[in-house]
Amino acid sequence: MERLELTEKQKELVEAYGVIQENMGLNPASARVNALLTVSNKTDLSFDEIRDTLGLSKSAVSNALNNLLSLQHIGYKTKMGERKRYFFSKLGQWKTKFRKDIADLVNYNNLLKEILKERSDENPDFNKNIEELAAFMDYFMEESIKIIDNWEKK
Amino acid sequence: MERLELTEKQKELVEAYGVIQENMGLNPASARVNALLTVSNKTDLSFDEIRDTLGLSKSAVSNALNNLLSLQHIGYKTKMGERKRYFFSKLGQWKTKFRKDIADLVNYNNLLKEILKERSDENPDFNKNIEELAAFMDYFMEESIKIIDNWEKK
DNA sequence: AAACTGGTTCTCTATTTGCAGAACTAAAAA
DNA sequence: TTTTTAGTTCTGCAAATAGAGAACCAGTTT
Repeated sequence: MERLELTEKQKELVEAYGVIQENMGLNPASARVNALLTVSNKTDLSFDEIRDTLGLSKSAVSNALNNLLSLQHIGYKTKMGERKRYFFSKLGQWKTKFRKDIADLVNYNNLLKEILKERSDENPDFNKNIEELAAFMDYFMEESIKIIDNWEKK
Repeated sequence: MERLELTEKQKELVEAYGVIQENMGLNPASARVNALLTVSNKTDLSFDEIRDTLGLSKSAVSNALNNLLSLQHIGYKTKMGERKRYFFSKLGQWKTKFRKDIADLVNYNNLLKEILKERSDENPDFNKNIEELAAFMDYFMEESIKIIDNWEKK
């Protein structure tokens, strides 16, 4: 047993943060693993610490970790002379992720513009709404990049 | 049969926009209904037009419409002397939704701040990352509101 | 060589989701 | 009063998801 000591409050926070991440598209196990790596005072946790603390099976932990690794939500480090991996939250990389999320809006916006191109002029008001939304999204993406640029050089 | 005439291109757009909306959390049927209401030249569609055009069952359409109504993604209007409802996309209300989405970030941010409060000072760098993210989110929310305020009065 | 470590992968179930089709309902029309 | 309209709700099934538990596997240690 390598279960971590968590206060009641911390356990609640793992659950609450877990639920939020479930709503953001993670499966329950991945959501809780990610939450644990954010809440725990120890930032670098071994497979068995995660397993024992969350009471999950090996397969659940293995799949959750690989899932989170592929999503780049977590990473791992090794320690000299040890085979074990120590997993950690990549919360610190939020700036990179933020930029990527903004950039991904381009796809949605492009589709919107394509839809607009295919629409007849039967409903000009609706068309104007799409047009304005697309234009706003371009504006918003630009401004968002400025916001984070501005934040970073400061 | 009340199937709408859609060009091949429009059918593709319904599918493509549908997929995007699935990725944003809608179930397949809701995603396609919402997509149809965005792509179709006719903006106000009856239950049976939706059903026949998308080839879905009554229950699927009924559930999808009620789901989209409760999410406020669509609305409906009636016509004098007709019992039928005509459903339409509320794409035009994106400004309102944008503000709400920004406001909802408060919850995520509050949880982050709570997590931070419970953390020991064992890993000051990680704590700093959370702190910076929380501070940035406050900043970002403020600036986003400014962006849309600015866009609206213009 | 045998046992242990740090996982991964496979098998099997339980749960959830998504939707068809049929039965149902309330209001309106015939 | 019966029928039609415009849906809603129920029943049931198929497919997808989630995760337990056991088997497995490649290094490591004994």
